[in-house]
Amino acid sequence: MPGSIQSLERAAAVLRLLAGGERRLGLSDVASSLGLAKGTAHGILRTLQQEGFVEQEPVSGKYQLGAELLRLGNSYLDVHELRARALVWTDDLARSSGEAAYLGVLHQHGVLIVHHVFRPDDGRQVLEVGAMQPLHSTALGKVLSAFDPVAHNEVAEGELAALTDRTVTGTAEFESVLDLTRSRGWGSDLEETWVGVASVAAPVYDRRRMPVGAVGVTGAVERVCDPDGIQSRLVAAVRDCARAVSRDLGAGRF
Amino acid sequence: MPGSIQSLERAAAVLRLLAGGERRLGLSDVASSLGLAKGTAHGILRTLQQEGFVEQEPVSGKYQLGAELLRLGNSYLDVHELRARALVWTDDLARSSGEAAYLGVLHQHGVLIVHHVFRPDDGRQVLEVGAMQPLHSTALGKVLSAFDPVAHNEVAEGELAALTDRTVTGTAEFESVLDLTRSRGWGSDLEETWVGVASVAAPVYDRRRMPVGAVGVTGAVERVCDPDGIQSRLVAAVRDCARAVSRDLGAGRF
DNA sequence: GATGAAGGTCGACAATGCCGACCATCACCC
DNA sequence: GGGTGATGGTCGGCATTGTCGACCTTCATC
Repeated sequence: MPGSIQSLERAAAVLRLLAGGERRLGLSDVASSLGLAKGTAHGILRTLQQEGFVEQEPVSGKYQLGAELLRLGNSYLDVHELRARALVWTDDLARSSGEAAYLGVLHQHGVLIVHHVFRPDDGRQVLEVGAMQPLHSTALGKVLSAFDPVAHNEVAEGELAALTDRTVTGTAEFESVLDLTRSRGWGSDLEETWVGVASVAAPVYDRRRMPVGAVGVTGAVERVCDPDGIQSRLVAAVRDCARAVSRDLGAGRF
Repeated sequence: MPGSIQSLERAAAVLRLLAGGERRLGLSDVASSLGLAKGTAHGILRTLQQEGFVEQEPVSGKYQLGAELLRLGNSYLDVHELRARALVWTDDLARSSGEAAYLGVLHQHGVLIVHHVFRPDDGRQVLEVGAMQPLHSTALGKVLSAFDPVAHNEVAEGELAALTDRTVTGTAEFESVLDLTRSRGWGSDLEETWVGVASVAAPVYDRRRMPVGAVGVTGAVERVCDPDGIQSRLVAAVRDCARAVSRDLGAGRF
């Protein structure tokens, strides 16, 4: 791909570095991590700071991400059509299922949560919008991997890290899980990502019948499962919700 | 300020344009809006797209903000110390007051909401983290304008737009409101931003006793007010919360 | 099939941003 | 106290880099 703007690529790398690594990094850390001259790194950081993408702690001189990113990320949500259509349906899903509802899309090598409805019985819950989940172990991720070829590529290239002792880590076994997901039309996660937590998800299609995301519910395994696995009432609720959102996006009836 | 990187400034302008204006913009729109040659705008957009900051609708070729911004914005929240300290206290504030609690910081010409706890009685509520509020009409904004000199500058330079017929729009009158805010140590908004909505807020200080943000509650005027104005139990709850967060940040006792 | 406006490409030119040597400041410690 | 080795930050010469505007292709309209 010709003609990428070098300074922009580097600035993006700086932002990712600040997002991923330690909370705060000094100029020299940034420069050496990215293999840049100090002067170069400083110019990039100064400009990013001026634009609000990066903030500098006055006392220590360390750099961290800036508030403008939060504002822009929020604007992204405003524009997101899938999310807009799903708002009301995921609300219903959380209410009828009694569990937390999630809407996720493929982003890079994982699932990006773009909407999250708290479990109706309140209690302290952390909002996970903007967070990433693995493709190979969560219900949302498996659904995307099964139905979206791009996601399938991503998961095939990465490795299947064992997050709990129930995580599927063998390539062949994982493919058969995807086959099952495709054939029954929904995916599940039985303590494969977090111990004690299970989830169900189903795909959402756009007007061209392409998979564009997944909706699902997540909750404590004691509530979500019965002896045979995921409770069928939850499976039905999730699939209904996915169908409703797809219809709203113009995918027509199934 | 010497040596800002031109291409980065332009890329930031592109992102802001996409965030602020219409939902989706074409290449020519972007180029003409920013006074750039089409080729230049295309190079910037291509790189931003590659990095995930911008997405292109395949069918129409229009550009919109990308998912990476959401992810980075979320990372910003993770790093944000003030927010981390305030999480538990704002939770308590929402529970004890029965209203939605907010934590805001100064960003550019407004208040950026960095945390939002839903009103305990559920019901459909939209999360406002990442949204901006005006400095001159909201309780959070008035508190920041009163206690933070930088915010005061910002509000003095902008104009005091009338958002409802109770908004204070005169400079002298607004200054006396700020004086009142400073002298009593908290700010209020009685239907000055949204009709039927009132709010209270108090300042949060860091370990050097500098104001770094504001916490407050917002709700329907019928619930929040009594005949004399804001209910004093809410004022006390908000101020307690602000003191607690400040103490957590190391500001010491008052 | 002409027309206009869309997104996108290309190559020449020089403005631009990069590099590395250099400064200023601070903390630590002999 | 003055080395010493960090740190963040500055500056100017050089050539890499990004910019510009003409040009191409596609699509919708007339």
